[in-house]
Amino acid sequence: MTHNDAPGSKIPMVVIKRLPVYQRYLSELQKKEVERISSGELAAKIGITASQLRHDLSCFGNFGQQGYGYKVDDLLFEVNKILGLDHNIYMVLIGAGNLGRAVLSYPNFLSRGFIFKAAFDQKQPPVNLNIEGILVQPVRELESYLKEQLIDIGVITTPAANAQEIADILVAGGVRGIWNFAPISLKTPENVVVEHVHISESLLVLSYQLCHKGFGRLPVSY
Amino acid sequence: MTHNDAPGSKIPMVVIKRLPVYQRYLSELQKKEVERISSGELAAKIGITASQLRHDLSCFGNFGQQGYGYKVDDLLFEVNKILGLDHNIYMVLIGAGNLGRAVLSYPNFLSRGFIFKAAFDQKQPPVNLNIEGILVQPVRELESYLKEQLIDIGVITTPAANAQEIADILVAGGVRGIWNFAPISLKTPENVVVEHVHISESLLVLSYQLCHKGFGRLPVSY
DNA sequence: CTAACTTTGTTAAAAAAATAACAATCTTTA
DNA sequence: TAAAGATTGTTATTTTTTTAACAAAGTTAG
Repeated sequence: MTHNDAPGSKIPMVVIKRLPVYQRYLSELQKKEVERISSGELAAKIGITASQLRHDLSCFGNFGQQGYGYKVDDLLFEVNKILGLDHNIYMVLIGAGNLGRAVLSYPNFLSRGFIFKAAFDQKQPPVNLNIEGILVQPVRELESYLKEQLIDIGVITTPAANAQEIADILVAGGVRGIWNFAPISLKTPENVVVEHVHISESLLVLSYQLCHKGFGRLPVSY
Repeated sequence: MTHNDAPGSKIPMVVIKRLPVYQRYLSELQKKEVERISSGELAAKIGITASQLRHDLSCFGNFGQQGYGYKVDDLLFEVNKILGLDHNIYMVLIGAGNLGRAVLSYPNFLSRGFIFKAAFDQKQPPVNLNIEGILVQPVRELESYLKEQLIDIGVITTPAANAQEIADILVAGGVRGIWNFAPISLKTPENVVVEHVHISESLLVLSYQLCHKGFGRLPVSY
């Protein structure tokens, strides 16, 4: 047992970014009621090497059994715990346009412990406008709302022009993380974690690949 | 001049994934009418090393001038060309729900040459339903539409249950790339490029970081 | 025009990540 | 219960990626 959970120890970001992938495949297996899986089988499904999978997991602990593999339920439980999905995470969303509604109605949030407590929009929303069971309130209520409720993550789906202002309110209101869909870099204190979703980046990568096909093999090494 | 544009040469995927970032910052500079920039300045803005920026660019050519730096216009032009943004890319979207509408109305697509030619939805759309100037047609028209129009990329924003069926129609209709937002792995021939957008992955990374804050420093190395 | 700067592209070195190898040990089968 | 087989966790090796260093070449200022 040499896994890295000591204070100050560093887990590489490349490893952390693969955890959600493991979580997804394990959830699928659990849904199919598969009981056990070996690193070789799971890695093949994901499209990586068994070595990498075992190496990644060993950053966090020893979850397998020699000669047997991993119990799907147990490994998923552990991965969920690592990702912080073993307890509820409360969120608010600001910007109830198309994108905001899409995020609010994204499936599999609830089942993973992400709970939208409220949604806000700039325009005075129609009285009792409900999206996916969430009441949409005018954004001027956000500040006072955050004083009363403990919210972990603020989700910004407003136009870029309003995003910084919203971020400031969220930070002042005590959120610890911001999931930002607005195409603008937010300025926040160091203790607030921001994840910026750049949807179009993958479209440009797709464009690149289309553009550079046909030279024998793809000029891409993964 | 030793850059890599020979047939069969391989550009690392990590490099390709940074190109959209360069594109974005360069676009911003151009909008601000900045004429020239050095690798040091640009790298600082982006948050990488100058060395890495120059190294990445050198995969594709020599775009700078010693003692001067890069002309913003020229470098953006070159990066756009590398990404295939120097000509129009025609797209159709299937699934005109909240997510589909959000994608259709995403800003900066047109300016980069991405053009939605049509949108389709499972349900019989209201007569002449227009979203962002795009007529939404019933999805049974998709197959015949693709026979008449040359479409590069199909964008799937349907529920997971319909995604594979749509992908099959797109492939049969001759699209070369699929931008898939449905949470399901698509089976496609090798010559069709698929980019799968896993929106929630970055939320899980955010959750991880929130969960592991406070041990002195973040247990994350970037 | 010259000399002092600046900045690139490239090569070399260092660091990080992925893969391979294998002892340890658990499972399965007979 | 014992032997054969399977699979992990870990260490070693290889590969990839990042960073550093620097000669070459252009710029700027006087």
